[in-house]
Amino acid sequence: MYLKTPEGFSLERTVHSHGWYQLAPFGYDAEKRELSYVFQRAAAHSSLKISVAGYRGGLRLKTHGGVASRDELGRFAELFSRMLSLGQDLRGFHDRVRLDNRLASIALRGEGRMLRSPTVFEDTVKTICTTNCSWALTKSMVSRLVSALGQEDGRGSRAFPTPEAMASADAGFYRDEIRAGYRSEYLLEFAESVAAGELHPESWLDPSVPSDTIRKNLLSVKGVGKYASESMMKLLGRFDSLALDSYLRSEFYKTHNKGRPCSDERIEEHYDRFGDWKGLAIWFDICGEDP
DNA sequence: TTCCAGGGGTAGA
DNA sequence: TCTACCCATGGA
Repeated sequence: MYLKTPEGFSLERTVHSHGWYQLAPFGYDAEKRELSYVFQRAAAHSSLKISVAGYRGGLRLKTHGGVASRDELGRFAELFSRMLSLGQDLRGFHDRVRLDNRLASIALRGEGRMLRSPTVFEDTVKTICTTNCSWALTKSMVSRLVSALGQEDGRGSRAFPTPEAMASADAGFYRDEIRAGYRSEYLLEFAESVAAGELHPESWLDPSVPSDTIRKNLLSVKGVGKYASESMMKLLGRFDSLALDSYLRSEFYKTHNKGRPCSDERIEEHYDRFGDWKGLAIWFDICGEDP
């Protein structure tokens, strides 16, 4: 199965757009430049690892340890298209950065696509797991979540757990097994409301829904505050906020302020000129230099 | 031991 | 709206 990519697309740069590729069930082989992901299959109790790598100007999908019908492969290709933001129209972003001395190369290279999970549910869970802890702890929480509740593929790899699987556990499980600390009840509550059909995260991808409505929905999730909601907005293709966290702040200090701390207002001012694309500009300005 | 990580909820002003 | 305080975890 072959996946066509837009002009200037780079799998490597998209994979390294942020840290998501380090979180299970993603995998990245830097030597082969191959991104893999373990998908939950439509059939119950089944999962399958699929990888993508560059091939003749596009991407080629490969199955690992299983067989998929052409229809199912087509579905995985659609999901990869979403995960690699292939459908994102970046013309407005490139127009903005083209005139900027420091960022003009982003437009030349066609950069600006962020790696996402196949579901908004998964991105939200992972984002909650990034709050107020080290990146190492985020990785281990997500890894334990996948190991404990994800569907195994028959070769030891596991998919990301479904909302139903996550809702079937209790808060004690999240505390004792996942080691999610005070986030335990937030994770359970979110999974329960999605599994019960009270919350529809996938609808947040709908471009016709106003940003304010989506932001309000995100902030209604316990465990999602200013940073997490803004970060999620980026993963939903809306880049009009910076989603400042300790990582972006420290990178900004190093890159633009001689290593000295400054106020968030100063950082906001710096990226104001990128308008509705500022959230993307900051990522590719201070994090996207050397994949 | 304290501090801090890719913060957020809550109460009180 | 702003502030103080609390929240689990794990590495430095």
